Amino acid sequence: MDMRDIAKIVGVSSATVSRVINGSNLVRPETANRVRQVIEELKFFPNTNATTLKYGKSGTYGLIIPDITNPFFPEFLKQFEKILVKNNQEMLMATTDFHSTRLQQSVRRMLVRKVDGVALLASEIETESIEALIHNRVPLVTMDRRKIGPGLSDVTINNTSGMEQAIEYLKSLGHTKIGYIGGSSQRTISDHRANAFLRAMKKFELAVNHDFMRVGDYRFTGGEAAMIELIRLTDRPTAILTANDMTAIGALRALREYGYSVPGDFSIIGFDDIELGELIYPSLTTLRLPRHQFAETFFRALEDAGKDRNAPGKKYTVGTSLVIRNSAGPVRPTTHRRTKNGRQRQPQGA
Amino acid sequence: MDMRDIAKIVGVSSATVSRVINGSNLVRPETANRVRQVIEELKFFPNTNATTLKYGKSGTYGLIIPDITNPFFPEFLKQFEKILVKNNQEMLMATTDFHSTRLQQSVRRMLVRKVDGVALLASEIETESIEALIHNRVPLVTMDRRKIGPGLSDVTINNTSGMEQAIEYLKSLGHTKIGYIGGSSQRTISDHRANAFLRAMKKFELAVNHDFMRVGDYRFTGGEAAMIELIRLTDRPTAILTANDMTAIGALRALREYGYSVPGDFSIIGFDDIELGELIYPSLTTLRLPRHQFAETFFRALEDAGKDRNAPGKKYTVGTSLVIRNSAGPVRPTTHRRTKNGRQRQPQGA
DNA sequence: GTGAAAGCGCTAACAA
DNA sequence: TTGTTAGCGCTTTCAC
Repeated sequence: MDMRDIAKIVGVSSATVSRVINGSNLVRPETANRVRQVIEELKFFPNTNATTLKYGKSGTYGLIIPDITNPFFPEFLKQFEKILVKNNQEMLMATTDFHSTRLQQSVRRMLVRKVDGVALLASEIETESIEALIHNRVPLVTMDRRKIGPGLSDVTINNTSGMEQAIEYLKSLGHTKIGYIGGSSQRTISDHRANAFLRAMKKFELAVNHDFMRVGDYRFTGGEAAMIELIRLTDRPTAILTANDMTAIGALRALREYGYSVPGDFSIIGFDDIELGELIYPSLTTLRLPRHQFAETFFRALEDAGKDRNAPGKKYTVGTSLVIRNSAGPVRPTTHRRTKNGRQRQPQGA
Repeated sequence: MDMRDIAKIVGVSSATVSRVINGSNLVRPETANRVRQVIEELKFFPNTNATTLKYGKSGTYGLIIPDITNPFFPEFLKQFEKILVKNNQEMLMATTDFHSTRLQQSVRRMLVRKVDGVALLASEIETESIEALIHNRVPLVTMDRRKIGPGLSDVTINNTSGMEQAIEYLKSLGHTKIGYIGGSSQRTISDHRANAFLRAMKKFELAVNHDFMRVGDYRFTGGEAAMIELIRLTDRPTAILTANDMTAIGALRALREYGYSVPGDFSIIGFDDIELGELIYPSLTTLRLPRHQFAETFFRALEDAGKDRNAPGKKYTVGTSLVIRNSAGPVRPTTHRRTKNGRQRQPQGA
């Protein structure tokens, strides 16, 4: 079933059918109505692949994400899909599970389908994997990678604002020994966040103890493991910031397992503000990365890049802000059950 | 850049290039190598839209889900994508947010892209929405809708086995007053599950109190609200089964808010076995719907239906089983602080 | 207002 | 073993 079939039935040419479908005003209303009626009756849907072929652009944007299991990504996806559908674009999704081979596979899938651009929310990017995109002039927009170039834009996350709010907040609660659980040490997003942490600590004149800086994997299990390392220290932080909420939630579980209370014994602050943070107990104090705005920015970046494929890449920025819930609270002196060198020892019964 | 460009450079015809790309053995190895080399150098990727156009099938399956925010679906998606990629198929995903207009929109997206089949995991299906698929002979596979027909298959969930295990387990723990929080009352999946619950209750000779049967919305908030209704009853159940894990997690939160302990005061059993169930406290006793097998079954159903579009639809079945964690425990007589008619009143200090 | 026809990139039947 | 060519369904220019 194609436009010619419709045309034959109505007694017009396929060109007229095409015009009707595309809302051209060059068709006599009666003709248009007859065409529409037959289309309706036969439940005809035009084949967009033909259009894609003709114009070389598919009306599809690719979305590559590392881990669909982390609620941040479904929440992003939901917003992104909504924006695309509103703009008559299609979405081609791929996940990488943090594997670079999977990333390359995903890029290939995007390339053979001739997507009009790719939003890459994976952090572990080797240049090799994305070369093919750049080479084929497919606009690429990355997440907080902070490198731009021809056909390569970036949505930079301004961690600084949120991180400063978080540190200031913790300081106001009496915390001075503040730790950080990052993503993998190799990854740029993780580095940017860790650096923002270090800068904020400096700004508020707090000493950084590198023993308090640990590495997770952006997942629950990584946060749990890193928190256990921190618990085992003799000198421990009283507050911990994390690279994302799943890491924070893992840390919370480690603390629960070891019999510590939050925020009584330790304060935990996450990053992302996934919905789950509101549902767990204690609810998660976190740095919010506004999801809709984030998705919107990616879309805008893709559109901009698509308009002129020779334009240089651009840098876009979204901010972060502190959302106060119940996983951070005032420091409690009795937290330090064991201390190094006998300093800071607290009375047992107080 | 197309096959002719490659062909020109190598000094062969585009047919030869096509043969090399598709692994035909009718090409002299040296020729093939030269072709491959140029493809590599130029980072050429063939345009699958042309192939799609030529063959009328796109190598793409559609996946329609109601709510990407419910972790069950990302977990399914992950498995499904993996299977598709392994089989050189593409995935076109759409979410409906439980709106029938969004469903119709999604179906349209599938139709214009000429997908080879659609896996529909949405429960709120009006026949109108899917008519276009059936009419256009696009194989459709639904989730536990239990209707089949030409071009319409179903992956039925055998709730019975799991439900019976759950009731038997609760009975062995001393529970006799067992409640159920379903999805929407209008939806078939919800009905199938509720019916399985009723049948299991009967099988184990437990009386059903219809006051204990409530309706949620498959989401956290629905479970929370329904649980609050149950808490407010003067005669209350001691154990509650739910239509899915998110509902159960909402119920857990309601209980925590009202100061009840789980499983001390109430036992809760979920359905799905999402990863989150292991992470929360108390960890969730639930009925497992094996995700990989489920995704695999959908894929098989789509493949089967695609082989012969005139074949009648088939029914596929996946089972469920009880996963025991910590949200269900023995009945505690003192739970019943207030009772109706003075029956079952418990001593205060016991 | 409407129609005829070319061409998007690929593949397979057929020819050589 | 390789090349030629028609055609998948659509849009759009040009002709009428």
